[in-house]
Amino acid sequence: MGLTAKGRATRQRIIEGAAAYLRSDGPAGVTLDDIRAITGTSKGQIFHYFPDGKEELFLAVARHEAGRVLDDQQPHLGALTSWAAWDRWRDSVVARYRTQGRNCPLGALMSQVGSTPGAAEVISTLLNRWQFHVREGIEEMQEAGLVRPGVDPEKTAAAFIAGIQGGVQVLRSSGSSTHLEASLDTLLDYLKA
Amino acid sequence: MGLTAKGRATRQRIIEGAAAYLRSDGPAGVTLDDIRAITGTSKGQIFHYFPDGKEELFLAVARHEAGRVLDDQQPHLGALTSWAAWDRWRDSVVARYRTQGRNCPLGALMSQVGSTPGAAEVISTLLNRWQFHVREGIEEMQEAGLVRPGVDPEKTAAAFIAGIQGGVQVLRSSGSSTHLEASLDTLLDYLKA
DNA sequence: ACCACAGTGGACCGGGCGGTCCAGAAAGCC
DNA sequence: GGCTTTCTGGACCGCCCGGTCCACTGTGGT
Repeated sequence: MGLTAKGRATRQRIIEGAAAYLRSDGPAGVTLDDIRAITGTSKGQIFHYFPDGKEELFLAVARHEAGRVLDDQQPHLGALTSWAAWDRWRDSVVARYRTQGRNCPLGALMSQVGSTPGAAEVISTLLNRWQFHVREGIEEMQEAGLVRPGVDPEKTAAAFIAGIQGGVQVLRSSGSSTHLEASLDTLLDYLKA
Repeated sequence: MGLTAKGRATRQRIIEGAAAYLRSDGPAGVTLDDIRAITGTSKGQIFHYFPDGKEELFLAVARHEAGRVLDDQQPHLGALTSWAAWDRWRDSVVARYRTQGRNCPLGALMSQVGSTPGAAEVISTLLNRWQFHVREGIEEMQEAGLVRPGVDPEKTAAAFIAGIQGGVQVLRSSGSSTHLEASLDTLLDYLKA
């Protein structure tokens, strides 16, 4: 029922090993056997720690990766209180996805786990949090009088999220970050206008 | 070597049957057997018309679907010469993807065929054509003096493409079209400013 | 009428992979 | 030190699914 310290360590090793594997290359299909080999574990252990098998494991990895997405944008994302901060944030997003290149851990995960309710929940939680920070940033800029009042913070934040998502998607299939940058720059222009 | 009329008809039936199936529901995995059953054909025929098997067939279906994407936005997309036309275009995009809902034929296809060069080419061709039309529209509006000269047509068109892609992706996983609409509306605001 | 080749059906194969099972090795607990 | 519970290893199973093969049936050309 409960997990010992050793058990927790192993469980964590599996998750992080799988995450690292996903980040390294983008093999269309990741199998439990791959993960087993990479983490130096056995089938028995995988099903011991993730009784519901593949889906449960992948969801755990997805949650782990979802955390990284926002962490990688900190501290900029949490304090969008000046144009300089916005620019730094923009750069960190572009840099992050440019180094990630064609390998999108979350995307790979999602395309395998399919559209289960659990997967949708992980994605929507991430996107909500992300959008929340952007919206906060816009509101603060408005309060400081740096963004004209006509801008709808919620809607514009949603546009940012969509633009980033789409930009990353194009980056994944074409290898070029132009769309991601164009999207961010255009929306920043819109805010600054 | 050559195909008779009957042969061409069967080949087409396979492609269109598969496309219709993809459009109807979004079964994470589409198998050759599914397609065989739905199109009322046999394994022999599938491999007769698509010797390279699954990948060749899926790519053919993807090309077929990619054509539809732009067709569905016509005639609006081809003549973005007034604000009314832009608004109609916006509405047609939103309507199209709202009815499509969570089932993205192209997305499903791509997640299965993986990141082969062929798949990348289909996507980038589609996106290029799409972006071309948007850019043309912006340029025409600029020439007519309806959009301020400061706007970079290429970059803004790229932002539109990214925004739409991202909006559709959010729609696919959340079922809501708010992000797609927010993205289009914000960018339209940007143009009109 | 014949023949070559396109079209069709479906049995069959083999590998991959998620999942099961159980036996044995640690590790807590009294 | 014994007992229970957790942890670990890996053999094994069974299905799914892409792909092969071959025999049969049109069909069109001369």
